[in-house]
Amino acid sequence: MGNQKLKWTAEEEEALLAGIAKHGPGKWKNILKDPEFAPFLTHRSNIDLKDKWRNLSVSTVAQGSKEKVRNPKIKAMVPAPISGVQNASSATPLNQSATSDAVMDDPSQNAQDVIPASRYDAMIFEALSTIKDSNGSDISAIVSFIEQKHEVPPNFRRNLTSRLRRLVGYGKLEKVQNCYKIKKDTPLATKTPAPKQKDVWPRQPPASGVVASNDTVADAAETAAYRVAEAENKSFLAAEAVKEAERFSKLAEDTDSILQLAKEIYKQCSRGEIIHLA
DNA sequence: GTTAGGG
DNA sequence: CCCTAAC
Repeated sequence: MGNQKLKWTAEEEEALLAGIAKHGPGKWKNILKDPEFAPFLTHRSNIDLKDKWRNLSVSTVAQGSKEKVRNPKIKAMVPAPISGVQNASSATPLNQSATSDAVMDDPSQNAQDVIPASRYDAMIFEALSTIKDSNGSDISAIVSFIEQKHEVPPNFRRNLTSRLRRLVGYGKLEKVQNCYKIKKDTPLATKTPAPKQKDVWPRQPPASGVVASNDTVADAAETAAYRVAEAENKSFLAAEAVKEAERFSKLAEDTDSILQLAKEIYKQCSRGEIIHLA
């Protein structure tokens, strides 16, 4: 019969971490009931959340014997789950490397990336939840918050910018003026999140290989991702979109997040799974 | 009805 | 992931 071994996707993992950051560990039912994370965890039970959290915790700190080639940046970053629920103000440090996710990956190239895939989203939500500003927080505030908490890559600000744009596009975040805030009203109609509105792709031609600006590049790659979402099961379209995104990425400097996103999508498509970008 | 732990 | 005991 159908295998129930559903692999945890990056979105689910991110939702779980964000949920723990908001409600605290052990409040699985609350996380599951929260409209903010519910659309991501529709196929997961509170038991599943607990199990996943346990697995993450163990895989993060274990490795006492084999010591595989991991990131040199692991260090000792409070890998153990915190017992006792801290207030949101205390901001429980959740440092789980999402490395356990990507394993098979694409056979094309790179097997050493394994960068903090989408752990940024959890940080963003954590920051916004903690700051709790009426008008939201601007980029600098968010960067500062995360900066003093985790180590930040040099391109982190640009990375964060695209990520914020993406989250806004999906309706998870709301942008007012230059500030971002969590949108408590989740646009989940019934069972289909489908936050993608009209979706207008400018269809930017590669032309002579010169792009207008970095922002345009990011946007183009972003629209490529949307195309993939639209195509859903069609892997060939996904591959096309990935290739296009890759082309653009090479020209831009903030390659990181877009590439990661595209690869994630490609991975899911290759397995013939439905992708819900939400 | 939920959560934590063992299988 | 499923089952079971404890809360």
